[in-house]
Amino acid sequence: MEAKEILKTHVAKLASLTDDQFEYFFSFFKKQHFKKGQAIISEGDAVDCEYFVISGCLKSFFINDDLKMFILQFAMPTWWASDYNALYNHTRATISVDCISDTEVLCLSNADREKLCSELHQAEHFFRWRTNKGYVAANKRLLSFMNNNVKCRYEELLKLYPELYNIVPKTLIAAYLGVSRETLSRLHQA
Amino acid sequence: MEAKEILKTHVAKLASLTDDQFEYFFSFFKKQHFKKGQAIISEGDAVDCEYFVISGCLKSFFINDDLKMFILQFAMPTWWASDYNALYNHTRATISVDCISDTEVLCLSNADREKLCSELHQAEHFFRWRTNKGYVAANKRLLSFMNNNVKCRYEELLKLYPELYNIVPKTLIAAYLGVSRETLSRLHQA
DNA sequence: TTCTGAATGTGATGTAGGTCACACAGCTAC
DNA sequence: GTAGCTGTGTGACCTACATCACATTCAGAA
Repeated sequence: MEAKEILKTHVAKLASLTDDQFEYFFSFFKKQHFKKGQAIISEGDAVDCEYFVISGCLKSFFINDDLKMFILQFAMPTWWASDYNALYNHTRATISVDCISDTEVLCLSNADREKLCSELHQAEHFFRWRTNKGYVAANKRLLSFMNNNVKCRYEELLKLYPELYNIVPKTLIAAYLGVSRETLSRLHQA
Repeated sequence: MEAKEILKTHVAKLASLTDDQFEYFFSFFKKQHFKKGQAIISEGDAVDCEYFVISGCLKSFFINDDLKMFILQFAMPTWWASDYNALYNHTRATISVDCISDTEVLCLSNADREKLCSELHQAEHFFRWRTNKGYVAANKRLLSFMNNNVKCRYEELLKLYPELYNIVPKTLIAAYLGVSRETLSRLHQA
């Protein structure tokens, strides 16, 4: 499926745009290709865009003072990624985004999103519900962190996104779960 | 300050409503009073409303199979609370909400919020940005969980919301930080 | 007053997961 | 080929936090 069709199907799930409106909506997105390992947003960057994944896989992550990496999100096709804190507050990136595999994205700038939202009521509706869903998901993950041990969280992740098991190195899955790769590896034993 | 004024000031930070529009906006909210300890949403309830706190303090929390409580959020004046998963997806509550102190809220139903959002573009704008900010905050808390030990998270919490230290029992602060009350208590020693 | 029950502190001990160290397999580059 | 790099497993040991038990303080009710 073509990028435009993928976005259209995705948007239609949350908002009602006429074909003309969607053409206008789509006109603000820029297609970009990145190679495996390539950085899209690096710590310290000015952040101007968010990215809608068409194919491939991104990760958004944080690296602490001890150089330990924590993954906030894997972004598969039809997912969005950016450093939203930096994007919304016009600050420098503290979250980085890079490519786990060769990836094709549609890029939307902050200014263009706001323009779209102010001109098209249904665009504002779409982005409200996109974030509503993200908010609920983030809170679910928070609860899972507080309530469940690593094994539960790992099984939960694999149940939600079985495709990750094959695409993503275990080291990165450990960084998403917030444990060491050694501990994740030892889960097989039990 | 009166409830209407508090909401007006709060909304004005994110959206531009004329006085007439705000009157209309406000007309959908119902004022409610609750006593300390009173439940607003209990596990298993149908969830129809979200609550804007005027005075007092709420907590939203989850209780697991071992009867351990985890606090998702303290809601102080000008904060919103509900079980958003249940509210948005029309499912039964898994998150409960109750009163830490006597509390006055403005209650908005799901249907009324959607009506407002579809009729008033600026209302949709307001709710989009409210959730955007919540989303960013939830992700910050997630990172803090992965990256920081209990002491850091406790200090972070007190720096952000110093008023909690006096209002809220330590047991509840421990439930927010995701540690036992004993461990929290022992932080004084170090 | 005395009793009761929250809220908090603190000692002893258990455990999940972290850290360090090393091994080995599979790739790619030359 | 072999050198080097990434990904993964696993043993030995360490640490942060949990759990259980008990003590203390304070507020409100009888």
